[in-house]
Amino acid sequence: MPPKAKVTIKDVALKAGCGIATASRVLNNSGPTSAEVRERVNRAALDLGFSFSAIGRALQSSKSMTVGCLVPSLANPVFAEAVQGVQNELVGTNYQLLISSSNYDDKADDAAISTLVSKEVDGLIVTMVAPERSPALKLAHQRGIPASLMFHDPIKGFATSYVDNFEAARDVAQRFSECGHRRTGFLALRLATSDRSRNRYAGFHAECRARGMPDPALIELSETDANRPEKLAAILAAHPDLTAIFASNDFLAIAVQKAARLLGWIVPRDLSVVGFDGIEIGKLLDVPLATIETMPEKMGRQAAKSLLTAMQGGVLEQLPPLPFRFRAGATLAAPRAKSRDDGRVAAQPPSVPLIKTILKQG
Amino acid sequence: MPPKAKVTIKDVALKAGCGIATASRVLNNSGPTSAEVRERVNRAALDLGFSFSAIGRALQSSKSMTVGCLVPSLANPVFAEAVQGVQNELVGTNYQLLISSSNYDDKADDAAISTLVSKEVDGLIVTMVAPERSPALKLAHQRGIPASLMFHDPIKGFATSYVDNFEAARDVAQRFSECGHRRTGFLALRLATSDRSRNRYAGFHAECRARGMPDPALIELSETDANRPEKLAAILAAHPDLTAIFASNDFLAIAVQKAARLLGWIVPRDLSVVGFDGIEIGKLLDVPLATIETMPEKMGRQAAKSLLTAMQGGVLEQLPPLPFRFRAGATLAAPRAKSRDDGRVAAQPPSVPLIKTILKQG
DNA sequence: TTGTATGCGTTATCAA
DNA sequence: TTGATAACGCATACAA
Repeated sequence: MPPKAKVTIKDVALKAGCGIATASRVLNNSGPTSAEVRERVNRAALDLGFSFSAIGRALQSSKSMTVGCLVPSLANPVFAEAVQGVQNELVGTNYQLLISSSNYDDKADDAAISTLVSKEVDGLIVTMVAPERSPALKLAHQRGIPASLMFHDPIKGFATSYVDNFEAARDVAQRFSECGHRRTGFLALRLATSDRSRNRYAGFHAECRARGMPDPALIELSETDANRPEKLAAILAAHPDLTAIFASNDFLAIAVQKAARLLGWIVPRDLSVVGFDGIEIGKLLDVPLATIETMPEKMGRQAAKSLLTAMQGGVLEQLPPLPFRFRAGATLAAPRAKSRDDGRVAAQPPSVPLIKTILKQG
Repeated sequence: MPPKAKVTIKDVALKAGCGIATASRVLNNSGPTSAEVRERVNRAALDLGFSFSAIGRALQSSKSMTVGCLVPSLANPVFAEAVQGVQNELVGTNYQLLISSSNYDDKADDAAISTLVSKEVDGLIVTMVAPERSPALKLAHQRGIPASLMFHDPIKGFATSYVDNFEAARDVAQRFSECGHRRTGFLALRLATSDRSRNRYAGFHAECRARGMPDPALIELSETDANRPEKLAAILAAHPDLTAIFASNDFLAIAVQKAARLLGWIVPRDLSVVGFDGIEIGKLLDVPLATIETMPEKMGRQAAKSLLTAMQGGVLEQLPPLPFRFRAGATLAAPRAKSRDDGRVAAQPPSVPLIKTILKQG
């Protein structure tokens, strides 16, 4: 015989032969109870396989014990790790994670926040296209729902867990400069929907200027082209003067290496590349990737930690940004002394069909 | 002046000067309402910034409009993508995703399911260490909560979205055999907590036998060693007879390439490697990775799709496994004709300190 | 067409 | 020490 679909505290009280208030007191260890009724209630609960309904509780206590989390996409390992960090920090508390993703869509962001709010989350942890322009987020804030941001630069009213993208990018420019690079490029994916990329570009640009280098070439890649090394190769070929590329994430940086190979260029001899994020695989590559190491998991943890204190009535305080670290790699070296045109192609000439493809696409 | 922390339908009714039932009818388009009261209610709702409380609704309708999802870890991109697939399929429905992860822990798995059930999720999508041995999952099933599994082989009572790991692994063995490999190894991470790895090993082992090859060497790597190429190199060095390695995921396969490089071995000349999963980066490598391509996102989508029909009263039906596909790559080739001892090391002799390190650790 | 009253599962108040 | 009852926000049966 299958157990009842729903067994409530009422059933327990009935079976134990007591009032529901008593049953509640026993099961919650709240308030005085006699040993004998305790025995009966516990055994009834066990027999019936009772467990509290979080919904009933939420309604009565007006605490859902739920944290809402919004990220652009879990397909991006950086966000996935951050969410895992949040989750790791939430383990042991009684909070559950309600997740949403927007696929980098502004409207979807706002709708997602609204939904989370209507689910009465006790707190929010979000990364969105434009948190400062989200009516739903503002509403949540007015409603007194504590929120902490991930990956964004600090905004008043919210605590933010982030890495200083501007500074990190300046660091890269500095490394390039110290190696003797002058003409550089910045490669990114979704400049319009990622303040992270924009900040990296800004920092990179600023430091290039500060060092008297020419402004970096800004190269924005479409989502689909990111998976087409030939396309990227064509783009690189169109920028023959660049000696170093700063890619806004490690995946792009690896794609640049591939594209360079297609062109017969050797990294770092013919082109230096530095990535961002510091994914583990970068270390395992034939030519280990130079990159900025960040700590997405810690970022999630920190966001969750601040939020937890805020939800317990504490104040949401802004912590300093998480550290980043330049990871040295074999993809960064001094540019060739002479003009790049001579000798480079000779190293490993690209096949004729490839060149045709490039010309057709470029 | 900040808006009320909570504005309920009662507030709306009051402001609109009508009963709450009427307000409910207007806001839900359920039941007859006069144009005039509709106007008043809508305007009141707008003014007050009213939105329904999902909790009140859930309590009344006994539908939480929430799907519980449990995976071992979001730090594994395969699971993260699958969850994103679930999410993608849920967009447009009114279901929200309640997420949990267990970090590959049996007990945590069970606890997580219990929590999700007490949150009264309307359905479950899970990947766990041992679904067939989870009391909480069984209880959920008895309670009539539809559940669909991801990544596991089918279990009675649940619909499963999966790829046939056994068959895929047989495919790899076949490729090895056709290339002329005989002594092979299977490299995996968490054999005890991953039926996926176990199934891959089983299929690989079975096909090796069927083809008269020696049984593959089973190499299990600890979590930490996976990030230590020197350690892996030492292990490989201890298996000098192997000519091909089947790694249970692409990350490990790439680590094998790194380890081989440390030993001065050239892939695929001295060692062939095939991975599993088919991550995008594999294509971009200097030596593109041969691997089994799978579709985690589709897996999540399929799991969500079945669950949705089940939650709408349909029956949870078992679909055939998702397809896999062998992706050719430059890491697989015929083994060297002669005994591997001669010539191999000469190609690129490992440094003396490295050899010392290996001997120390090995 | 509208409003009142009830119940969903829980906790808290208060009287017994 | 116990139990009846109100309240949480909502939808609905039913009465008006």
